[in-house]
Amino acid sequence: MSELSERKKQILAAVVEQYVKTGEPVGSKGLISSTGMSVSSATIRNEMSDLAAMGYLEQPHTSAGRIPSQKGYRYYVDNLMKNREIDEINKRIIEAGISSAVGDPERLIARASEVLADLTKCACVSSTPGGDAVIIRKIELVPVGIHSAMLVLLTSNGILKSRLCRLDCELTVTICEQFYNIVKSCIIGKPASDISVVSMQTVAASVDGDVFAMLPLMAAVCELARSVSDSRLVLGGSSNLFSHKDYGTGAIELLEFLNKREPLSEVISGISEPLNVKIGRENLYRQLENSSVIVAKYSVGGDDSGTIGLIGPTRMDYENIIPSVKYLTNLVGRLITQAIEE
Amino acid sequence: MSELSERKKQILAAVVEQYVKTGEPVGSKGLISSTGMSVSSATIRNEMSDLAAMGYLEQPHTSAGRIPSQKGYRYYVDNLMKNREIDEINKRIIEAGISSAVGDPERLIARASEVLADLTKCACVSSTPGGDAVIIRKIELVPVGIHSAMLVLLTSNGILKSRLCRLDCELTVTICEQFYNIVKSCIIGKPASDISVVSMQTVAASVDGDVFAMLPLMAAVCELARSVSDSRLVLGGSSNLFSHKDYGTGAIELLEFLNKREPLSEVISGISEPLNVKIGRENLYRQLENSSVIVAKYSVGGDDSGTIGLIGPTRMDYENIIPSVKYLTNLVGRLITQAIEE
DNA sequence: TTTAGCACTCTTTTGTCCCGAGTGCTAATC
DNA sequence: GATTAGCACTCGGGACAAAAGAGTGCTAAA
Repeated sequence: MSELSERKKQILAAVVEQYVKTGEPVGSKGLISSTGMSVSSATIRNEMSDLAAMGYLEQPHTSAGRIPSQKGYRYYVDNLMKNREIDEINKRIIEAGISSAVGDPERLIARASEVLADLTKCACVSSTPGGDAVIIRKIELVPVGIHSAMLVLLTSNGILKSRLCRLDCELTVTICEQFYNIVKSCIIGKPASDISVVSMQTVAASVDGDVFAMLPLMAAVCELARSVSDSRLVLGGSSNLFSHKDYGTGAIELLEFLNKREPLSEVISGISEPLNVKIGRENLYRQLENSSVIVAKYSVGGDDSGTIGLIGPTRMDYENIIPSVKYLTNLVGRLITQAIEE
Repeated sequence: MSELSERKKQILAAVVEQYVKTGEPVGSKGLISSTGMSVSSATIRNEMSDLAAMGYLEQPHTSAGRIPSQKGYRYYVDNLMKNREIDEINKRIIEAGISSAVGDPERLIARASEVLADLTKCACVSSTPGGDAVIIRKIELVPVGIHSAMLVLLTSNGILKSRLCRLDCELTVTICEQFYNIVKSCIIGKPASDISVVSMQTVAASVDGDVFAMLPLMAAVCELARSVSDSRLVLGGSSNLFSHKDYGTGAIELLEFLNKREPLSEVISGISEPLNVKIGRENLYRQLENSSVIVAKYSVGGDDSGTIGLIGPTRMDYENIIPSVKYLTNLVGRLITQAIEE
């Protein structure tokens, strides 16, 4: 695979780096002045011409400089990138950014997404920990008035959801007890995705008690359970996309794409390596043809649990961004592991 | 003030409405064909010329049609708009959109903002109920493991905040009791904005008990209290701004402005009427010179409590948007009042 | 194998011209 | 006195051409 001569590699790397920095196609002369190579522009031209023929570079038009092709980016990411450690400054920024949310997994992921998006000027899509098999761990009902109560639901992965609930009739001690009975026997320990209004009703029907009174509570529990599964995806910094001139008006289309949940979850799931880079048309979706997606997994207590994904223009600063993503996912995994252990 | 002849009013209204609809400057002929007025284009030209001289219309350049000036929009909004009732369809959309969040004030505001933003294609900024005098009503501490607990905080305005909290040492019954004692004597009934780490520490110091063990809990309570005051602003649908060609690339700048919290809260606060329309440079901020801001207050239990604000291009469909905002604020006020009454 | 030199290509910019839309004015009409 | 028809005028935008600039590809020499 490594059929490229040393000098070709050096040139390819230089083209990628300069193009990433300036956004302008890079020409033979410009390349010399930026790298300080001691050959003439004609030599560079020959080499670049070779690289173009091999498919690593391409030309917007005859009389322009060269820009990396997708294959070129790919080769760069796989073989040429140096500096695989995170920058000390970025490290600090990340740590400071998430410090306020360390104890709470859901908020941690939200903060992490924002910080990473800010840092990289990309959009960040993350999934909260737990996969599809999130289990309901605890439910609390706290009366706060004659007709209303707060409901709190905690899952095995440390996600906490709460809401107020208003009853049509008075909230008596009896009703509370009945509620807890039902919860204990039919909800605790079940996967969140299994809780539906229908399943609840059949449960309620089979139990003695004031089914009618409890209906709003049951509905609220379902809604909380649903929000656990639904809100697994967190999208941060999507407005950053507008700051890249690469997208032009395409940014709007991309934003619309990101606001659809289903394809997005496909984008950041289903990777096998701990960190995966998909460049341009390597992505399954046409809407991402000018974007690169960097996805990394974090693990909680040793098991893969969720992912953090970055979406930005193909022309992104892989060299700095990849280590940041790597660092953040490790950190997040560690912190969540810590937060949910007993 | 009403120095305009009937025909001038009719023309001004027609210009505003047609320009709002098409985005193109409207000329004398086009105006005739769209209104069906039975005068010649020359007459219209004379009238439009007058209106321009009076400052109600302006010309992008000599040989273009007329567009409303800010003064023209103002006159239109104050005097010419008909149809001050909400459209039945919009009513349905709003009701359906917020139905899932009716019982929970915070989520209700969030949904309301999104629905309104969607409906109007504007950005929506709302404040959660309660003003600055939100009082802590209830705090619950529920152990979920040896070292961790969930903390739930409820305020007088029905805002519920919860998070996980991890302790450095074991969470004993004694610690729970001490915690509740402190909470009961020093936190419940206090304004959320008064709770700070410092005040907590002085409290803790004056109380017998394991101050060190309780520190994480206290910090978490502070953080929750702070998040009650901090997250009072909800911003929805900001990406809608990109769909208006009026803004062009200015949309990016506007978006950046909206992402700053402080000026934004000034924009939607400090109005005296129940519904206020600020057009273009009537706004205090330069960044809003091409935007109009519609702000309406909702009241909970008879008191002004929060506001819902819409931000969109000056060329917006005031005639439909204003009634929608009015309707939504009333509805939200009613629903929150209902949700937090005992 | 590298390099200097030069013709060539293609984009971008600038300038010019022309067309169309719409106005403003004047004189005629109701 | 208000309205209208007619017409000259203005200005922006598109089409087209020429010039400038950047960079290549090729050839021939080192």
